[in-house]
Amino acid sequence: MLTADIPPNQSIYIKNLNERIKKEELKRSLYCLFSQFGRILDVVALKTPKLRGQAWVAFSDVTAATNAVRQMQNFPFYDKPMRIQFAKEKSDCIAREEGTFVPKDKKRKKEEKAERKREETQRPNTANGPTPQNGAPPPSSFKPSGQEAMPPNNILFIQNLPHDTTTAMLEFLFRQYPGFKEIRMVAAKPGIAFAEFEDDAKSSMAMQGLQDFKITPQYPMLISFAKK
DNA sequence: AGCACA
Repeated sequence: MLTADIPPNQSIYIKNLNERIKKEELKRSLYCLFSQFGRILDVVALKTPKLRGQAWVAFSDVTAATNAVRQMQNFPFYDKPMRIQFAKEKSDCIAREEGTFVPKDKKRKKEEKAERKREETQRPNTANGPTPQNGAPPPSSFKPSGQEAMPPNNILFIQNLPHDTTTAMLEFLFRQYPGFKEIRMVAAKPGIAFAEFEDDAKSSMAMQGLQDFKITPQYPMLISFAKK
């Protein structure tokens, strides 16, 4: 494989995507599927002849990107295994964050010294503290909780449910997705539930479809893969 | 297969 010789990057490059999926849906699904690894700054997908079937997901840190590359490698997505690598270049949205963004002049990206003077005032901001984002609206209050880096699983872990949520309500929501098997709730732990599917691919489709679904306005459900 | 920021 020659996919390993690209240095780590905050952004990942995904290819072998199903080209029949419309751009907006694709971006939405990628956003949902990959938010489990960390905060996503941007998802880029183009349908031009040269760029269809590919996408970029920009994370707020390289650890998230690294987990995504490893754990979602070959993951069946819309019936095709995703091929994931680190992106070769820094995403524009990240360059903008760092204040090093230079508008694309066809193929002129060799000069970064032109931005030298700006670095003094902009502070490149390494790994430190929550960087407030004004761009894509992240799922309300994203709770890291050590859950975001779970590898794919046929069982979903659902959090942030209203405490009076019933098994029947969740069955109603989740059984519209193919491969649904059952909902399990724990009486002693209100606000969480498990949804079991036939396999990882099926559970991931349900996760994408129902991520942030609000049973009541104050409670967007937070779905991740369950711990093994 | 294909690495951009419509």
